[in-house]
Amino acid sequence: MVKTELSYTEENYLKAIFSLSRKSDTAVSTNHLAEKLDTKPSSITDMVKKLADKKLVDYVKYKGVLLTKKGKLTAISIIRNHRLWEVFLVDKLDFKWDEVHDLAEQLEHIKSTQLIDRLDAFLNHPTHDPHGDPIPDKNGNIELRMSEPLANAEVGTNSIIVGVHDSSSDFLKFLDTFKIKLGSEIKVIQKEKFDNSMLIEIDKSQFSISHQVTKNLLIKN
Amino acid sequence: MVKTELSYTEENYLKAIFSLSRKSDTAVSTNHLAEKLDTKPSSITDMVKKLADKKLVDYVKYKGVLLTKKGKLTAISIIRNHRLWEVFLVDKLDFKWDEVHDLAEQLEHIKSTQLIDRLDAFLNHPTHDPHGDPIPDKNGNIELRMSEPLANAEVGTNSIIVGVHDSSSDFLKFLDTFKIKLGSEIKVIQKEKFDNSMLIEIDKSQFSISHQVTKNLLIKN
DNA sequence: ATAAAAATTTAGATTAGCCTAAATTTTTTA
DNA sequence: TAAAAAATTTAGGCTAATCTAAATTTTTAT
Repeated sequence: MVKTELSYTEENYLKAIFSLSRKSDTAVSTNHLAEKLDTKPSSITDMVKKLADKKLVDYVKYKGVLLTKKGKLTAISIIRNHRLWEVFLVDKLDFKWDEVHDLAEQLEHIKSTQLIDRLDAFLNHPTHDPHGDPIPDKNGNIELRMSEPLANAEVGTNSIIVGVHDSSSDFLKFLDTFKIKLGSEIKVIQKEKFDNSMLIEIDKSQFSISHQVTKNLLIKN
Repeated sequence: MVKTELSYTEENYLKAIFSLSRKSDTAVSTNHLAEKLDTKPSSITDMVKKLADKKLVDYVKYKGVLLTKKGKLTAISIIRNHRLWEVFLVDKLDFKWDEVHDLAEQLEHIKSTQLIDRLDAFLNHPTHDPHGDPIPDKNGNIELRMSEPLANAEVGTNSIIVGVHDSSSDFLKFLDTFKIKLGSEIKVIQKEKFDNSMLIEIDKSQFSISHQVTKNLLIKN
């Protein structure tokens, strides 16, 4: 096994392919990747060929790309780095949950398994990052979440907020202003047919949230 | 003032120029830089021109290069990052002092003054890194060390070890095996004329160390 | 003070990652 | 199912950072 040092760019491609194939569970298209990575489709084609040479992806011309076992393990390891650094930033350096993504995006590429293992221990082996996303273990095992969007919940159900689908700073700040946090108990009081908004109750106070919001809040019963 | 995002490479050039000009206090030569950065002189010429365009260095063809005020502040800020990360790695993640250099070399390039300020606070505003090197403050002020090489000490003097000149892993491991640490009290018992070795006493035990070692141990009285 | 040696710069390539424009393949639609 | 539209790839270029080889300048040594 050749220990191939990957560039930041290559690592970001693997992460993007991982996240897109996770969602659709089929080969990832060039255009889709281009959009995700904010580059042109032709650039994707170039890089994907390179990753295929390195046995990190399986690529069939015009058909799309999928991670190999090796590529998947690499992607998961970067995600592990990212999420552990996010925990560090929030728990130890007092960053807010909407401030850590871009920093973790840089830190995730620091190369040293020893560093990550020690960071993991220092943080007491956290299982989830500040947004509720599961942290893969060092062997690449990752919890498959049993959560679902709040949008799916029936009227009258009580659930716990366990994650967010959208980790954008704007969305997280919105949740902050309504005191919506991971772990909060949330009850569906009413669902509006015409715009799919919901009347919900958190901490004894009721208010209405849009479909855009309910789609991006993840709950567990 | 244009906020110029520098590449890792550019940052490393600035650090190298800073460290070489600190030692000699004159313009840094192309060959000298090439050796330090392990590249060819022609590459140095190219990059130095680029840094000059960005007003980070003053460069006169065939005469060498010096940092401008702006370049010096940038270099010092990277050194601050480096040394704070080293403290983190040793104090919080239990790395040994000979293991942290390469990791800090990666971490120092993470871009965020907020991150560094918070790391600084988390570490309780340390003044020196694990090798005894002073940590610049956020304004770029850096302690000028009053230390000198042990090699200069007279027979009979008692001093405290406050730093190392050479932070290579091999040298630091050597010091570990002889239980030589920062803060240790060291007494010069004897100096050998023919090879400049010294007989010294630390913690009541006496042994001899070579000139190579005494040159690289920094002391204060 | 000039010739030889050393240091430095210039010229011309190379690689990674990206781009635009044109060509090709696949998918959609009528 | 064939023409139009969409997706994808190819071809050819660009920039950053490096290299080698050749040219130039500075320094050293006689």
